[in-house]
Amino acid sequence: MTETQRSQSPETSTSAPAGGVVSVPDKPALEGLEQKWVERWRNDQTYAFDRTQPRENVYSIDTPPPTVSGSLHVGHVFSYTHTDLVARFWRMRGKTVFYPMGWDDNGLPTERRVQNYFGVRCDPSLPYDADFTPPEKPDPKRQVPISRPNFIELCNRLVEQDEEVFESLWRTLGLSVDWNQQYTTIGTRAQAVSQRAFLRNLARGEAYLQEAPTLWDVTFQTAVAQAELEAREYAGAYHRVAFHAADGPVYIETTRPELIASCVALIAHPDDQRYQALFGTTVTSPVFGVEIPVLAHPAAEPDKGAGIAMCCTFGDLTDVQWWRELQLPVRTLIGRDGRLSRDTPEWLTSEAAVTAYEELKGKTAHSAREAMVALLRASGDLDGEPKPTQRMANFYEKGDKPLEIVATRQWYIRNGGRDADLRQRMLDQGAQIEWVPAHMQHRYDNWVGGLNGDWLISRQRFFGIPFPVWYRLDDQGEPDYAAPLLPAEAQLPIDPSTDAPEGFTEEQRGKPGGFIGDPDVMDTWATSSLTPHIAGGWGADDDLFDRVFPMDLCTQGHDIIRTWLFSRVVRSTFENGAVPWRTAMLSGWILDPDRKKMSKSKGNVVVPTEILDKFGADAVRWRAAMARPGLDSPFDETQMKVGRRLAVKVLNASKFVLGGVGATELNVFEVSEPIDCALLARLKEVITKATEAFESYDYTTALESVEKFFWEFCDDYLELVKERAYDADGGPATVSAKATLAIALQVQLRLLAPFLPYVTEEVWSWWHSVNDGGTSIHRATWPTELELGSAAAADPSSLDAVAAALGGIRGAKSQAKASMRAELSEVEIAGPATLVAAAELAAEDLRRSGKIVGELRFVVDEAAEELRVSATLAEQPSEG
RNA sequence: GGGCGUAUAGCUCAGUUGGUUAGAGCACCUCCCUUACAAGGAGGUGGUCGGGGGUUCGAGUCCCUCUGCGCCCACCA
Repeated sequence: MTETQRSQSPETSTSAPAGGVVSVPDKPALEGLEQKWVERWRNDQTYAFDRTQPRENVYSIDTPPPTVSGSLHVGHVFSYTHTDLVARFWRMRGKTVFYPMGWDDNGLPTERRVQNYFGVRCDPSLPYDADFTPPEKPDPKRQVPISRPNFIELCNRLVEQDEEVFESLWRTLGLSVDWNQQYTTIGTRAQAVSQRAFLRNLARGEAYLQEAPTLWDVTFQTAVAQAELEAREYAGAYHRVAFHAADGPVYIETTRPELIASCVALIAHPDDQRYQALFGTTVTSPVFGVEIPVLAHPAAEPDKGAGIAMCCTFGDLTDVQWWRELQLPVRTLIGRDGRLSRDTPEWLTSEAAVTAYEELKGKTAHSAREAMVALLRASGDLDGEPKPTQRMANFYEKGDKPLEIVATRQWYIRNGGRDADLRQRMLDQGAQIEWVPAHMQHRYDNWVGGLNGDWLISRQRFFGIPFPVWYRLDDQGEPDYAAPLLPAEAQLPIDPSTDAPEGFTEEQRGKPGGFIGDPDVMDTWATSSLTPHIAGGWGADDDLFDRVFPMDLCTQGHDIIRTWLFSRVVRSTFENGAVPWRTAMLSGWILDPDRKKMSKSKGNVVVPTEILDKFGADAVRWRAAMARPGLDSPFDETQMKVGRRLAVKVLNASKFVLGGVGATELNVFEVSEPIDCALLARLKEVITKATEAFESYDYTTALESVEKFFWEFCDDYLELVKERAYDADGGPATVSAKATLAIALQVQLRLLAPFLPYVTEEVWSWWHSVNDGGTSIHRATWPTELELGSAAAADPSSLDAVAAALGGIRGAKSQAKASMRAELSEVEIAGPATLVAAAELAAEDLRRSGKIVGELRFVVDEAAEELRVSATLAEQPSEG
């Protein structure tokens, strides 16, 4: 089903077919609506993207692929709803919406889940076992080692299950995703796109291979990028340690004495008077007696520690800077497993040094530290006792041990971290994006301005996209990293661990004169940085890509500006010379009622399926829509009740208008009564406001204005005209009321449709038979001012005067503690002339809805500023 | 230490370019079992707009300053 043609002249035809069979249920309810409409939307392809449309008719969205190995929480539900609100608005505005859904199933989170779920671990040295079945009962303590292909099979099996669960939740929530447009970050398409983009980066010099000191997680044994760092407090102690100069000891302070054996220099600030005499001389290290130069460098801080630092390769990022800028040697001590080298380092030459190193050999950093302190004590080089301190250390965000720095060979993509011009270019790109809210651009600028290196994209892991690269082996079997062997783009995707490069056979793998495959995989961000390309069919379906890229909107949490958002800017700047989207809308966080971030460990996580079951999708969406972009919002269940009440009210009010009053004709020319015109005039204002708000991504203001109107429509207008609309005589005034009710309801349903897709669709179906026309409210046109016709040209403020008069009448009854049904024998409405005149226009409606059986007087009192109502209750018929 | 955001009723939030007695919803109180809706409806109580200073005829709104809270970045000698 396609519905590409829509009416372009709303004055002559509203988008709703009028006069169809109206069938209103006796007891409308929210229960069952999700199930019913999810199914219908699926079968009708209600949200299918129309790829025949030219770019200008397309609204395309890049939405974050959720990590399927994790669990969804309320924050996800809210922020995906925000995207959906905007998608639904633009769809009703006549765009064909490209709204795909991706699943991030690539990478470490999946590996960890597979390990726990199946009780296995990956051992790449093992051969594939076609008959492997995972253990019946996974034992986390004794994970079964399996081959990489077996491991990946299990990963694929598990993510498929997880993705079904996620899809079902998203459908229930009512996301208007085109489910034909799904992708995964580990799938074939993502592999081909990732590898192709990488090869192009490589060809243009934007990607490069380099052996360099790298932040390294010893638990996961992989390199880690700057964007994945997290600074955390870490307990340590200052150790005051003596190095030995010709004329006495030089004291340094260190929190990492275990690295003394890898010390390559002592460094102080060039202006530091205390160390002037030492610059250019050498000292010897304690315990090991290695001769070490004393050097000057401005990065040394005189007031930190002793003012003179021990530079090791590598203890921290400053060491890396010194090593690079002062051209110091590399003395690697800590290996990839986080332990000190099992071989005695060659620069430890003296017998005493070799003996001492025996105490440290193969130990973890922690144990080596204890051993080293003992050695320092024994040699008398430890001055005083270690002084405990809390310091900040870099951790991998998913890890629990401080990162080490290890020199390894890694792939990088330039991002401006080492190049001022490129950095400026990236900042300029950020300035081209429309940020919602605007201040989120600061986060971007801040991050890009603070980059201290290029983007490290290789990971020493398994479940990821392999680098499409092989290396030739020379006669000695040594790989030639300078001239990698690359596949043609047409061959992609490839796996260098199973595919052989052109001109070689599989038998030559690992043999001198043969080749090896690059063993690494790309980090998951290296793939998700290409989501617009993966979703848009870049390289495989360029016709599609040209219709959706650059995209209109990217939505995400502000916490991943530095990762997902920035990396996509880098990729599409290089590949397409463009920013990947026009607008970036950032969601805030959903906090628990105490304004604390929800987290599993605190046990304050709200499970999305529970609130969906309890309150219904419309109510949950209503609450999500109340959270503005970028603002954190504390979650409170009672707020959901308000949304639920709105949804129920839509059902009941619609039932009354359509069934009770029988107002179904949408003829604007029949609206004649002044108060009816005023209602449409007010509605026209609401349309304008909601439309403008939506256009600037302010869905909350759009909802508020529509919702406010709706309650006034129900509480005041409906009450006011109900008698007139019921009137069996059916004069022009009755016809006017019915037409106004029908038009106002029909417009309001469309205005509410993005927020409450279920109840609005349900009501729409009573009125406009979906079975006959195949018409969904979600493919109807967004209301325009034009369709209300000339009736809406009235002054809407008379509505306020009438509402005030009605309120006064109710107030009088309420204060008299009488029922709203009680009759009034005498009513006087007094106030300024304009308000009195406005109220008087609805005199008959006021009389009937207020049950005024006696006199109704309108009195002008220019001294008054507002309407005042005085009423006298009629004699109540005694109960009997 | 650098940057950003935020502070309005008990709670969650609106307050557009400074303009008359500061708004809404929730909660609370009172009343009404009304034929669309009692998981309703009507009415009402409630705020020296974080503190101080300034500009102005006039400041929740603009400027300065202080404070609280939150987030991002930096900080391993």
